[in-house]
Amino acid sequence: MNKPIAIHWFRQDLRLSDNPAFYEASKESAVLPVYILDDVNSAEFKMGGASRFWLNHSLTSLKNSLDQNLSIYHGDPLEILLDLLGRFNIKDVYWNRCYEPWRIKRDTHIKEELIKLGVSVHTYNGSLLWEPWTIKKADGTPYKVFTPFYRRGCLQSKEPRDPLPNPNNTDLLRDTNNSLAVDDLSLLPSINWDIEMKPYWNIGEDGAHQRLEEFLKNGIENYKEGRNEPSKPFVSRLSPHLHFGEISPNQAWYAAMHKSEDINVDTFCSELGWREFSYSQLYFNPELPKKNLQSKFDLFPWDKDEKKISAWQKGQTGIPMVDAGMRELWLTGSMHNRVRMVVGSFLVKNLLLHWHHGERWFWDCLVDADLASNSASWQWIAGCGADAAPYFRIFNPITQGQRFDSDGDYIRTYIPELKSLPNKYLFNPWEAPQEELDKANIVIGEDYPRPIIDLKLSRQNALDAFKTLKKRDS
DNA sequence: TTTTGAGTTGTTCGA
DNA sequence: GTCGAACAACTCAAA
Repeated sequence: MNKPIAIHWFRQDLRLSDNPAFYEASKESAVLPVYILDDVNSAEFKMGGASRFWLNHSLTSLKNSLDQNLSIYHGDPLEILLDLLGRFNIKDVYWNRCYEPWRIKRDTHIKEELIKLGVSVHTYNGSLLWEPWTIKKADGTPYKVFTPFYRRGCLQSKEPRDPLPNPNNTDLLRDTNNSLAVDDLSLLPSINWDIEMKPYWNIGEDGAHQRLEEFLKNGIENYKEGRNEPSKPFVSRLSPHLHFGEISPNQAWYAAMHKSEDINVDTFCSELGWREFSYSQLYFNPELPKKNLQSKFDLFPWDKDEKKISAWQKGQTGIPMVDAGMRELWLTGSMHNRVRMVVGSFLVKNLLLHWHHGERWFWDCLVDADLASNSASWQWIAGCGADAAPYFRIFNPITQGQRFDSDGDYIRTYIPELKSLPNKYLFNPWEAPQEELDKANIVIGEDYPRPIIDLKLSRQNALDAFKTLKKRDS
């Protein structure tokens, strides 16, 4: 056997810059970069369709950055790593830590097994500003409210790591025998819906940095207010890049901080703080994706109407603001944050369907599907999570549209059949006078659905149901 | 231990 | 049209 080799196991850190584990591994004489698609241990949190599409392109990009020196596998990571140990003279294995419960369990086991075999395992923080176990209250328990978590917990503890440069003089190796090609992972869908999704994104490390640059140039100056308007370019759209680790939160954090110091930058950084808060919730509550954080919600009388679920998923509820959001999701793999709240509130509080239906659909459709953020956010909107919206906070999709999409651009983009309708009726077409519908060439119930539910009535039903809940609990 | 102030994102109603 | 109160209490965090 030849000289010692270090493995860098790429996971949710598909980048070269500010990659602590890869940076350290590269100080060794030679590095074997590895990616393993693990559908074995992920169980019910197997990566969804939109995420796989993203991963396909992100891996391709990473592999190019590594001059094709990325060895790719599909299967159980422990078996694959053990096989590599048998074929290469490996003394060290490096990775950046992941925080989903199933990954913590898996990685802990792998680390133990590798150490038994005399391999040194080196792990780093590559994807969070503050790791969950470092942010706790004075009494040692985790925070349950965002503001103190962020202000006291995060901002008053150690500053996040300054971003690291790319490693230089890297001597890279490849497994020429057993490595798969990216295509062999079959990550792209058999029906080619991804072709329509692709133009919305610039996937990979370079694309992530271009997105950040563009946001810092044209978005962040208006972030605090503008981020609420779904047709405007004032959100960062960094979430999928962050999820796959094409860019680190540290890079985004410091790039924003260095640009200026104002309320918009503070607001953006606190959104990164929400990402941290979600990870904290998941870390300290491993059941977060399944179990109501507030158990009194276990008794809630959810509806189970499959037709309603399906109408919501397809963007056929007859409520334009909701349908526009659901169609944006289906078409682009993402949805503006403001609209996520609107469709979430509608699912849970108007349709009275369990938040799991929303969580599962988002998991499959979002390119930024992230176990921590997705679970925590659904619990938040449903009212059963930490620091959650009070039950009477029920979004009115008409009002939300009028406030945040006042020119109707967002709705017209995703619901073209309504595009000739004047703004006055764009958010509530079923209330438009016949004359206006005729002029816009729309027949409600044919060209666009009649609302599947009465907003006023369903709101009242939800309020009543939540009141029952309170009584039962006390 | 007790107390106090506060808690991402809303809507409706009535003055 | 604007504005404050009601919606309901509860839990959290820290002094």
